[in-house]
Amino acid sequence: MEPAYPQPLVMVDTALFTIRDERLRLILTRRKEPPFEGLLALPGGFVHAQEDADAEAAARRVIRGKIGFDAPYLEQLFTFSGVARDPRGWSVSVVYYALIPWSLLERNPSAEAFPVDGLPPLPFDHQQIVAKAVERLRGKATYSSLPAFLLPVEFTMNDLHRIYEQTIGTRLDKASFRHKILELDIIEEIPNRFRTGAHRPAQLYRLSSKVLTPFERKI
Amino acid sequence: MEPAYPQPLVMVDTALFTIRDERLRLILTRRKEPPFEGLLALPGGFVHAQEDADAEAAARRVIRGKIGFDAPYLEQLFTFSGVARDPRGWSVSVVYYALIPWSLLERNPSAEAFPVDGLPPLPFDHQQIVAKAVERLRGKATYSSLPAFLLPVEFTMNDLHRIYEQTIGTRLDKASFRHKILELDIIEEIPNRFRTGAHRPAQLYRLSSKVLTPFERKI
DNA sequence: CAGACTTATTTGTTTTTTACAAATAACAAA
DNA sequence: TTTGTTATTTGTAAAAAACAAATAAGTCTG
Repeated sequence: MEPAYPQPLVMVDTALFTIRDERLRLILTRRKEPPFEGLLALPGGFVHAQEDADAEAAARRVIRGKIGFDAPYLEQLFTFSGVARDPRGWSVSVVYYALIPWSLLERNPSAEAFPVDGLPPLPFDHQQIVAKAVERLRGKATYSSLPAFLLPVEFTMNDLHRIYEQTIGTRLDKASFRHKILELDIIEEIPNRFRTGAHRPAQLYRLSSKVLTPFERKI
Repeated sequence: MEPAYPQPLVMVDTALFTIRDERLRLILTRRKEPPFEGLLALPGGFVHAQEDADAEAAARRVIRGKIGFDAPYLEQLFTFSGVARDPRGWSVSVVYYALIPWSLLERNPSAEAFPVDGLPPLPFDHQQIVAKAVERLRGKATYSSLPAFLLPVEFTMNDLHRIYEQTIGTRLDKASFRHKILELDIIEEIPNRFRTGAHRPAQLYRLSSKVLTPFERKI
């Protein structure tokens, strides 16, 4: 009882988030092949039965090819499908989004990061994909440890506070934020480690060892 | 630059939730064809380029075929893929979940609803799909109007309260629940309509006219 | 028809959380 | 030593939630 119907092209696309200069950004890549050769677009590729166990493995392969390593946080976003989204015809794209600290990217010249609120025009339905990815990230940021995955392993309370404000897009009370985040036990002090500057040194923190995967509770 | 690779089978599966006898249930269908002919499974089918604009349209088609009308609430859940999930080979399944009041189903003899915590063994990776669907539903129930879509258009505050408790799985304070739900403005009184019984009549409510799509704020 | 009974709805109080405002701490540079 | 600047803590007010119980509105029973 095999279907006699033609099957669509199956691909993956990725929305790779990072934060640089206090702004939430996406990594775009310049397309080397038609269609839309030369344009900036989300990194993506076909799912290959030989190389990939599944769509997530394909996404990881695409990301490794782009930035050279695995993303600290990766999650399936949504699957886009239809005949109109790709000029080559009927297609299905399983889209993943990932969070990557800028510190891991800055020495990679192929990783160009564009502010999410000032992206160039994007081909295919990538505009729509980006909108959905940003919406998901903002939504989850409110009640999880997700934003912490945009930071390097060591960070101060203020770093974390700013990252949350940027991804959520609203102001958060300093004292309350501190309270809640510590209560949730998602981060821990690094003993005797401080960031020094021209001012009072700031305690350095890291993600709590139990929290490898994001914590879903209200921030 | 067409890919020379074989493309997988692309299908949709659906997790159709309802509540009957105070229990959260899923609609299963008996498979009429191999593989797993005769077994109970999630309703599903292939995505057909000719009939469906996209995967969501295919899901709606499957649901209409199963229950005879569109589901009041439909959302994409997740896409499952791989070579092992279907004995026919490499496949991709875009899974949707839907919420349907039992009152719309009870006269449909083909709609058999099984409690989610007492399902028969399911073929393919449907066990895994169900787990993810339940998780999503429970997660969203906490901070949205989702559970209201499991009720008929007219319901009492107690109906709603019970539905929330059942989908979330925890006890909720009656007074607080009432407060919050009314504050959120997702439901409205139906003037002069009450459910009468052997006791004090209960005010009837309906989803607020603005809320056609679920409201995402903390309950 | 007067309770008794049962469910609906409201009220009050306590506890917890959050917001807002300000004080204190720790350092570097002047 | 004083000033500047950021980090961290503290205190108080306001809001939300949990808990407990009273009141309301009907039906049913004797």
